[in-house]
Amino acid sequence: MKILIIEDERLLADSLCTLLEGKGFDVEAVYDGETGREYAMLGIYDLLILDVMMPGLDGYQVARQVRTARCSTPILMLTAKSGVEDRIEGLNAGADYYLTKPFDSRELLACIHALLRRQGAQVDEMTFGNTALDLGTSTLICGEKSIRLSAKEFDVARLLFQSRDRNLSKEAILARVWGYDSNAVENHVEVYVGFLRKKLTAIGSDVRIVSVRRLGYHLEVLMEC
Amino acid sequence: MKILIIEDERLLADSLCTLLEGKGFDVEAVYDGETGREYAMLGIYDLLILDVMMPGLDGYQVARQVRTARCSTPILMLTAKSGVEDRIEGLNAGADYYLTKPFDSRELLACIHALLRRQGAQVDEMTFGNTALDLGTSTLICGEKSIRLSAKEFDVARLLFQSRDRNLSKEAILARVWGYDSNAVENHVEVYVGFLRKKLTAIGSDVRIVSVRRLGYHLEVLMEC
DNA sequence: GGTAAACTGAAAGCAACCTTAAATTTCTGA
DNA sequence: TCAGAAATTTAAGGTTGCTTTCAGTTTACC
Repeated sequence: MKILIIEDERLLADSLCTLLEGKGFDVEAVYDGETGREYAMLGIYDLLILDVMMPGLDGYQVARQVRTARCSTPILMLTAKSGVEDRIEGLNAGADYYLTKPFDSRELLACIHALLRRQGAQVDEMTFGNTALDLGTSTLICGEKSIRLSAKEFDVARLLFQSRDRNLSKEAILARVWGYDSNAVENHVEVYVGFLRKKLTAIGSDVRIVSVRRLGYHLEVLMEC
Repeated sequence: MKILIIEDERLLADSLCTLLEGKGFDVEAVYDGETGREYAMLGIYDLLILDVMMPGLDGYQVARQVRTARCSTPILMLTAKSGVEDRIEGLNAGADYYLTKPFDSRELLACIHALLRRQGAQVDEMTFGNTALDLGTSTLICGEKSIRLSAKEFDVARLLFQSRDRNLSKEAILARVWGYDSNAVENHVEVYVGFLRKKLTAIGSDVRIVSVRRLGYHLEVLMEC
């Protein structure tokens, strides 16, 4: 998670860096609006923390220019200006959140998490080995390659990716995918596991669906020999 | 744009309704947390405005339960509680913005626009592949060519352009375009997807509406062979 | 080596989806 | 207000490809 801080007060910028780096973020700081705008437009950041009052290009202008350039990185605007007018101007300039100084560091972190959460809500996926199951597009993804799953294939895959390396019985899969009272038989599961295995190898995944006699299936990462 | 207000003070709820309806939003209000949670989970709203202090289920609990149910509708939390702790709790419960009463109506509108903007519901246009959906004129644009959409066609198109390559179930389209309590059937969606496909090819778009059996529809850019 | 479990491929069945066209409702301009 | 156009709904029939079935083969374990 890369965060860019645009803040001319070095002391505050530095303490923010320390705080966020301590929380595991990858942080960069710049100390004026011009530079901030240039960095922000690289589009490589997951979040911008932007001060309003800066010499030269101020925060509102930076936000407006970043948005005009169709860069949609979330912006957390941070400022001593606490007037309603200022907050409105900030939000309308393209900011996603307006936080007034002085602020509580826990509140800042909660804001950051809220913004990143929304950012990440776009793609919901489960990963195992080098492979991801995308819940939004119902596809298996491995590096460049990806392959779409049918509805039933997806249901089975989701159960397996949930259980990961823990065993999942055929009865459990039957009950949850076909329904407890359906007249589906265990061979259905076998056929669908076959489908999934084919698709996993097709995209070059290192994930294997291992069957354990009488106990069911679980995922494993293929070891190189 | 459908907004759900969850607020037990009827006076405030009603004045919010009036304000937002005046701005062209489609607003519904409910007056307790239980009902609010149920309505919110329908997943048919573009935004929730949620009061914290309510008898029974409070705003924090509603937010938490809605998020637990994997419902990602943006939440604007609105409350008289102004303490830092409260703001942190609200954000961590799943809110996207925390606004303290009393608030300026222009600030509220700025927040709403900021949240909807991030949601992907741009005010001007939404693009996918070589094609744009103009929200002002409700037309599909591809290079020189453009074609006008009817009201329902536009509603369906907007949902698809919002979801982009993520699956959108027919159920969800039905609920959000025809209303969850209408007696519309899935064939309506099929017919309208047919209309949109015809119009997309008519303007030479490289965007395809792909159907995934049992899971719904999503957009894809046609690959050259 | 025998047995039970698991796997595979091919073909049939069927639900989901698409298309079309006509009927109905809503909108629009004179 | 009314006629005509546009939009929406309804319904039937065609098509697709997911799902199921099943028989034959392979694998694992005793």
